[in-house]
Amino acid sequence: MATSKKAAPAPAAQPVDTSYLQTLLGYNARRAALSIIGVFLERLAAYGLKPVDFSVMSVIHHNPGVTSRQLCASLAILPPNLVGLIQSLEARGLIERLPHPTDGRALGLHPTAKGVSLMQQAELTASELEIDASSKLSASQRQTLVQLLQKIYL
Amino acid sequence: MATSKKAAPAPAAQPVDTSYLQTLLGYNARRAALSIIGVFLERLAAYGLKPVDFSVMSVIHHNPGVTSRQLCASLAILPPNLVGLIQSLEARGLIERLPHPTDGRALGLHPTAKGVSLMQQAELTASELEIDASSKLSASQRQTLVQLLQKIYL
DNA sequence: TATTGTTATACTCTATAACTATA
DNA sequence: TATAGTTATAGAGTATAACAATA
Repeated sequence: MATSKKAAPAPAAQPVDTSYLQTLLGYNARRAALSIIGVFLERLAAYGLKPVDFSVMSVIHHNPGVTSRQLCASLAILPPNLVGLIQSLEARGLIERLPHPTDGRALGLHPTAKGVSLMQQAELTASELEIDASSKLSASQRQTLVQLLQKIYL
Repeated sequence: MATSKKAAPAPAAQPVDTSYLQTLLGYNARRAALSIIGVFLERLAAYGLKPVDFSVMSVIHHNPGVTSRQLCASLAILPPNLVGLIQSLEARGLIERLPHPTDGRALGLHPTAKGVSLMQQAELTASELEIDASSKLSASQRQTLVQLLQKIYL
């Protein structure tokens, strides 16, 4: 039921011209990001971390005592949307909230030993996964790509 | 009230270290995409087009008679989520659905004269906007970036 | 039996307004 | 008065299941 006719590889049947969209940086950046995120979701599911959870934990991991407000500013997350994430991470015993040394309104976010241990593994997994998700790129191409992307949003 | 102390530029107050995240391709691609999309939303609002609407219209514009199924496959949109978009574009008089020449189940999507006219302008605006949104990049850097991104998702 | 287009629906993500307590 | 954290809630985006018409 798929061995006669001409010789179409497998799915095919979509000779749609997307050449204009492919000239757009925004289109390409979004498609590439979604492609990598797809692999990320698979491999990091073992840690119970989605991309946002991972980003939040990573910043806390490398910035013990950081406040929610700082997290929001550095990751472009709106404060109301961070609340649930923080509560979830705290409930899992990955972080703890301690009084801020100088600002009585704020709370410092600290990784627990369990959180540090998890993130050490998770970050290794993430770094590996990215190479697999961009296997058509050489190491230097990957480095160039990162530098060019940062020129856009930083 | 901001002229004493040391000499902090303006907002500051966020010495958060995100150097690890900045090594990740997925993180950088997502941040860059969101940055460009932000500008896109501003400039294309005049046409009543959001990024998805624009992509759909662009594919129809360059592929008159394309089917919904082909659109979904080429833009990674799920069929149920395309229905509303198509209906909206048709209601605005930008496209029309005609019987498919060979497949009685399908409908061919065609741009109206109004749709063609709109997209000619919209695509010019989009191409200009992308240059502004990546003004720190040279033309050749922009070209390199597009090529590298396509190696990830294509 | 498989596929196109569709409906209904649920889940997630993102955004805005407003409150409290501290500064 | 302004800011950190929070609550409630609305809106947009994304996901699966299932159906009618046609292949």
